[in-house]
Amino acid sequence: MPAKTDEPKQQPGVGCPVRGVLDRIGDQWSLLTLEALEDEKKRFNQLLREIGDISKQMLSKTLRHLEQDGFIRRTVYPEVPPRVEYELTELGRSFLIPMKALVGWAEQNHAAINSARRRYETA
Amino acid sequence: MPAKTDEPKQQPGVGCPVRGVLDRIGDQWSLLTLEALEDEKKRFNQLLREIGDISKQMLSKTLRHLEQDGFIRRTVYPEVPPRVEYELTELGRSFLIPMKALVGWAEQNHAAINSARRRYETA
DNA sequence: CTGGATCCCTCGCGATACTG
DNA sequence: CAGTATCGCGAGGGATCCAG
Repeated sequence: MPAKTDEPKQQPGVGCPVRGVLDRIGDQWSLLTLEALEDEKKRFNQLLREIGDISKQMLSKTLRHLEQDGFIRRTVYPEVPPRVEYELTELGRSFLIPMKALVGWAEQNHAAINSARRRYETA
Repeated sequence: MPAKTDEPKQQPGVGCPVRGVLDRIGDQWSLLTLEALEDEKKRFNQLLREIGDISKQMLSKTLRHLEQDGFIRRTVYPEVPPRVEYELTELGRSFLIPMKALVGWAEQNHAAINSARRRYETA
């Protein structure tokens, strides 16, 4: 290992690139936003209403992150009043596959988890 | 029924129970901790060293959460000096399956994501 | 060695007002 | 309609000390 590839802390294998991705999907809103876009392209205020408990600022930020990472595409129609639509890209759509697996697991096992939580509280 | 049914936030289906699960695994450390325990049971300070950039307090809290949710089992050996070992439960192990799928996706696509990020920065 | 308790500071995020 | 700018609070989490 001749020249120092400046690698401050990562472990080999999964350490490095995965963190960046999981940190992103781990935030409160990205998953919900992606799910909201699964079926059809939608507009800003439409997403705002459908997700419900998200603020404008967070939706805006989340959408920009997702766009930046290539999960969604943002299309501005030069009309008045302005219209902007968001839709999944192929990358975003492909991401939904493993994500659905995780959601499915959560749906199947949340009962066991809640039960475990109960037991813990009681003790 | 035109009157508004007060629907605060949940959607049917995935809305409710999944959030609780994903919020947990979404935090910075749970996934790393579970991965660290994948191969073998480990002790507290051992985890501390292997994960590296985690503080005692966060590791402690994460472990307690994971134990509370039934992902890991905590075993105290009544010795002196004290020894405590953590290991995955069956639930925890089953969780690793969909999670690995996600990690695999991340490994395959992080290049595309980084590329998309670059393009965005440049613009 | 395994953690709990405390201090303290950062900054994530909601609410609001404003712009194009 | 589709956002950005500003303010302000409160939780998250690191560092440190303490206990069993």
